[in-house]
Amino acid sequence: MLDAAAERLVAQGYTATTLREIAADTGIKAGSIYHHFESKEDLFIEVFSRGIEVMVDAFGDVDTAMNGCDRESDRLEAHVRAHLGALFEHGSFTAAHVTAFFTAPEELRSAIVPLRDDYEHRWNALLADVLPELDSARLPIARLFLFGAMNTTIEWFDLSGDLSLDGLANLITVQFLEGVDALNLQRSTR
Amino acid sequence: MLDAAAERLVAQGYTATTLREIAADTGIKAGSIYHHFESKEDLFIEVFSRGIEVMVDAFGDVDTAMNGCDRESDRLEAHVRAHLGALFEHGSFTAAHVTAFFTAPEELRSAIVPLRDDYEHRWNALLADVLPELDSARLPIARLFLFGAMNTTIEWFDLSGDLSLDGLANLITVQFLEGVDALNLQRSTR
DNA sequence: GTACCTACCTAACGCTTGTTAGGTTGGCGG
DNA sequence: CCGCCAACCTAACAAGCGTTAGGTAGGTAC
Repeated sequence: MLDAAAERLVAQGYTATTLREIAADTGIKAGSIYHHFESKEDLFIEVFSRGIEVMVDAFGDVDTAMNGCDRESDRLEAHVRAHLGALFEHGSFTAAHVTAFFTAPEELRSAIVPLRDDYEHRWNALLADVLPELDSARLPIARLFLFGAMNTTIEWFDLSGDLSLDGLANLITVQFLEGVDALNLQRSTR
Repeated sequence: MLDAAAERLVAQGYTATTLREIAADTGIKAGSIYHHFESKEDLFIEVFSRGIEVMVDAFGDVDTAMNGCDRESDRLEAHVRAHLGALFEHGSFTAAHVTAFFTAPEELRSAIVPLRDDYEHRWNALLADVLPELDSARLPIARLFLFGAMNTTIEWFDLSGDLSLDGLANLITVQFLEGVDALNLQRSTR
């Protein structure tokens, strides 16, 4: 049922998604939703929370898996891959943050923002590690650029296309680190 | 009245924006809107069209102003500046494309998509000029990266902050061309 | 001065929304 | 076998939505 809610949320936005739709997708009636959630807002808080959870878990997994990694750029690429994985391979929970977060009412958003801040903070720490030579004042901006590149992929990337998620992660990482000219030099991405 | 509609659209999304709100902002009553537009959809088609218009005009102005420019990176930066200008300095029409386009009903979107495609095509042509050495298959992806960086700025950039639009355009351009390492080397951005 | 048009208002329509009160069902614990 | 509780349904509610029919005020044309 949360899955159905997340999918509708991504496709239609908060206001346009009705409880009757979600109920129909789940195979129950609208009123029954209130046995599990206090309100529409409450339901979608859970959806957005799960979206963060997926991201944070993926981030943490890479952190431990890449513990003894010496090439910093590989570590970064693995995290980019994890973020893209959260976006495309774990339902629509994370995707909802990109497409529908700002369609949700203000009260809901302010309940989720702390969770988002926490995730962004992990990325700041990672980038400070990977890019020690970068002026720390520029670090949040660098992160925002990287987030922009990663998150807008949901508007155009096709999982069943020629480019794999691994390839996409590699492209984004190298473009981020070395600029657009380096795109040509990268290993064949498939 | 189109201004009010665009502003609400950016802040609340399509469905959550009501004709009664727009009417109140404009100083008239909801029913009177139908003297100027055939429907809610019709009104917002005009809003989105104007958003493209602003972008295309800004793009064209730079194209003519930068006619005899020899440094290709300066030409690119000027276009980035123009796009950011459309986003931040000409009302909410262009911003609506970033935050609210996917909250609009499918029929409306398909009426606007051709205009969007036209604008994207201009950017492809520009990038092919600026980056002749780039594999042409990678060109649309490079454009999407650049668009991602430019468009997500509406989620965090503050016109009244320390960073100017000129400075932001410079940061985005150099980061796009040379990678994140080059951010440090850029001229002081104020 | 009459006709007309633009720009608005009023009042309602049919419909959908989130939400709720009260009732039904089936399975599990004792 | 009885009681209980979670999981669901039914049916309605008030509020809000886009939309429309019909009316009104003021300016312009002739």
